[in-house]
Amino acid sequence: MSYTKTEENYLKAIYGIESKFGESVSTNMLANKLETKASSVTDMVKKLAKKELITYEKYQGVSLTECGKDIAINIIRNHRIWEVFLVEKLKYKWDEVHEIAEQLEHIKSEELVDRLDDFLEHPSFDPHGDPIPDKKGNIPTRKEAIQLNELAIGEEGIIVGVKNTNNEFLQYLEEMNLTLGKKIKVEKEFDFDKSKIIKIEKESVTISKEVSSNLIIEKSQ
Amino acid sequence: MSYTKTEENYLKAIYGIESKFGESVSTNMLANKLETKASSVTDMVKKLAKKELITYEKYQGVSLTECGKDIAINIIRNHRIWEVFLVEKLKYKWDEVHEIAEQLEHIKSEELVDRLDDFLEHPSFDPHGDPIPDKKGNIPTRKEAIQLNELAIGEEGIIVGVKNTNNEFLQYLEEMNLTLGKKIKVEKEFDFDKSKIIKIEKESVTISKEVSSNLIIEKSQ
DNA sequence: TAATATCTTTAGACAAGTCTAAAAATATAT
DNA sequence: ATATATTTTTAGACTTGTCTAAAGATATTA
Repeated sequence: MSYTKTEENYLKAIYGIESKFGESVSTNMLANKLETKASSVTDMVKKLAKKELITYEKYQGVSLTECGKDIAINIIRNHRIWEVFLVEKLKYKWDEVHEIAEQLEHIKSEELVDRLDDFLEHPSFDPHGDPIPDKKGNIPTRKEAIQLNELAIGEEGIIVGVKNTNNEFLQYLEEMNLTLGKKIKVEKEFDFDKSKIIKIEKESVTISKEVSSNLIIEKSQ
Repeated sequence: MSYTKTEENYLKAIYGIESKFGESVSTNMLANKLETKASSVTDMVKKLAKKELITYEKYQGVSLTECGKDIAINIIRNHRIWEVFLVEKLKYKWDEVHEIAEQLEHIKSEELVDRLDDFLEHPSFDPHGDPIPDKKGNIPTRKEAIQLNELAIGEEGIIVGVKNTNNEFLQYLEEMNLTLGKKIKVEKEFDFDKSKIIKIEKESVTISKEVSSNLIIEKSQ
């Protein structure tokens, strides 16, 4: 069975909202995420429910069935593997690859992404630090990955991911040199606005609470 | 300006027929090539004419404008570069890549294929031996590429392409070991059906006129 | 050149996905 | 608990690309 790009995007969006806010995704949330109208969502949601990819009760929102979840995870797998390819092989910056991967993730071929995965030597995390599900849908975890704002003064860690993949945010990080794999140390914290001074490659920079709560850190030791 | 997958496929099909049979492509020929109905073709052809990608007069067939031709060539460029990637990097066989490349060729990104082209070190020919247009639409030529059936008895050459990219044909070639880059020599020809005996890697095989007229050979010396 | 065959276009319909506007259900506030 | 606001659904319409069936051109053949 094969699904349309649109169906796949709905499933992916539902999966994303579910894993952020728990089950039962509302029509409006979906409309928001997919940049469409609530009425369109209602239509599509009925269609997906008929195909048993989601459960749907009028006015009660939707949630993925096992089958729907498998499909969503697979699309995410495709997306992230393509992102690795674009960054590692085609030398894109990590903040340039999202839109292209949005297209590539829908290419219909059982084999293609598996071969790409071989070619890339089975990466576990994408260039944003997000985990890449394996073929069976298992999602790798990281030991002790926490948000930067949970790091106490004096503690160190390595940037391994970002929570917010918004383009402007990624460009800000690029600008500030806060890129994946960099080692950082918390030097000071200002109570009044929760901003922090951190050390990165011998330089000290100040970042807002907004920023520190969106950076994922792998704590050193 | 960006075009739909369907529009791009029509342009590509028109280009393909034009370069095989000359200008003025008939509705039926297009319907045939695109595996659709003549009435659908008429509809789409009107749309493309309105966008000035083709010229169209009722009952007189169509032909590409300069602009339409540029787009068609660009799609072909995309297709062939992706094929090189699939074969060289992902280790597909040359007869397995067509359908996937049909999808990949429509990915919308100015930059993507150029970067891929860099990554692949600017190949001039795809795995089927077809020339890859450059970014400006220039199509590389080969010196002395001829059809195998134009080769006289005793002459030698290297297989550099196929005219017919039909899947069954490609699989037949694979089976017979008549793959790209192989050196062959014409040993004998049977007048009554124009079949030939050729030598390839110390083996002698018989091929029909059908086959020898669809193999492109680069003549030795 | 008249009759027939083939090709092409038109007219009207359909499916997918979207939209607006209005109605129905649910949630919130006084 | 009633009024108000918000969310969700329905109804009907639009677009893209397709189709069938029938009508209109063009080509072929006698």
